[in-house]
Amino acid sequence: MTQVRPMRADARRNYERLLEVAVEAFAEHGENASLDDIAKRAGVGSGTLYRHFPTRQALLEAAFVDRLEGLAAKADEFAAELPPAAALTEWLNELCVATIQVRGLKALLGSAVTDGSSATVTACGVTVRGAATRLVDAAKKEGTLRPDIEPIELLRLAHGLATASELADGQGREIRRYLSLLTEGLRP
Amino acid sequence: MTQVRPMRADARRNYERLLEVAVEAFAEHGENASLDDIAKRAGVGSGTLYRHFPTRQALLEAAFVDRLEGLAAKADEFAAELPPAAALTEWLNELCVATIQVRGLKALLGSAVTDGSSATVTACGVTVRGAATRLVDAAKKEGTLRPDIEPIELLRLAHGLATASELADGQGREIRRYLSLLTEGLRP
DNA sequence: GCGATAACCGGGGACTGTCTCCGTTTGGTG
DNA sequence: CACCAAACGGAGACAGTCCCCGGTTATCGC
Repeated sequence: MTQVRPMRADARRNYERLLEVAVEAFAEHGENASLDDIAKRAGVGSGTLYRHFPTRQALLEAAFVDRLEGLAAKADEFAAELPPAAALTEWLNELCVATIQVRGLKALLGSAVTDGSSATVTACGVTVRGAATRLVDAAKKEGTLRPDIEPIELLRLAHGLATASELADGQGREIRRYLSLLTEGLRP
Repeated sequence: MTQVRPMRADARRNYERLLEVAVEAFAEHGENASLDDIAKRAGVGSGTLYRHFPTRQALLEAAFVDRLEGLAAKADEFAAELPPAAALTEWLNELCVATIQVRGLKALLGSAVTDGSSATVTACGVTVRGAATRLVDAAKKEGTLRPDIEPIELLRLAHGLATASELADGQGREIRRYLSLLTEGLRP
């Protein structure tokens, strides 16, 4: 899937410069940062940006792969040092916090778990789903998670909880509370 | 709070025409329907639209008051004919369904339950919070709802669940399932 | 080294949308 | 029926997205 011929040196330079700038810009202005502005800040024409990243989605994805892989790694850390149920909720908490606090990430994670009907399973979707699946399977095996729950459902619910928490204070202080409501239910 | 002097006839005509068109437009294109286009379709200049409705939010709100009041009325119907816990979940279901299926409504409901720190409690926010409060109080009194849960929290969570369900299939078929996960918890 | 050429660059421009400003029109009142 | 405040409307400034294409340049075979 890599280039048959390696990227030309200038192309690679621009590609990387764009990515750097994009990370900054998304952090600064959220998912809707102006693309033309990113191009300008990177010192390239907008044509160059759109050639490397045909859609905002593509750029967003490229800009956040590192962070998503970090998140996936964290899943395995938690799995190693905590009992399965705790590892799962701890990771979901981490995921929700990142969703809210890392500007621009929410849109990406959202589209990573939308129905999409097979086709466009984005790269980051694979990463995050993989991590979720490992934790979910462990918790089910332990018997502390309903067996009818799919990893992807949990990711969607986490996205929903992050949204709810964002409505509350915009900072995610309510995440732990909402997460515990989900795990324990609303009954007294 | 009504006009000291009643609206001029042409102003009222335009106001109502704009509202009609806005309802259609939001239904058709979602919350981001073009405002200038709404003005054009209503046969008025964009200046007129922006004078009557200074922000998209204002227009959205005016266009959906009816539906929101319908939703609030439904809360009282459910309260009258079902036990409190059932009435609450049934209404939350209704709310989530509307959130997803009525295009444009989601944005409005979202901002109706955001923190906002007192100040801008929109009219529709009051309506929907009132309905929720009545149902929540009844369920708490009955002892089938954790007493530490605020109505507004439940509205936010419902918004989150709607978001999650939207990610799943875009149609809200998962709402009941997600709602039951919330009420019962994730444990087997 | 050195040309040929495919790959790449960049910015101008078409398009869509938002929102304001101000000259013009109009409804209602005395 | 004349006046004037209220309301109109649309041109235009601005911002964003995305494409296109003439010009440039890195790389490969020699």
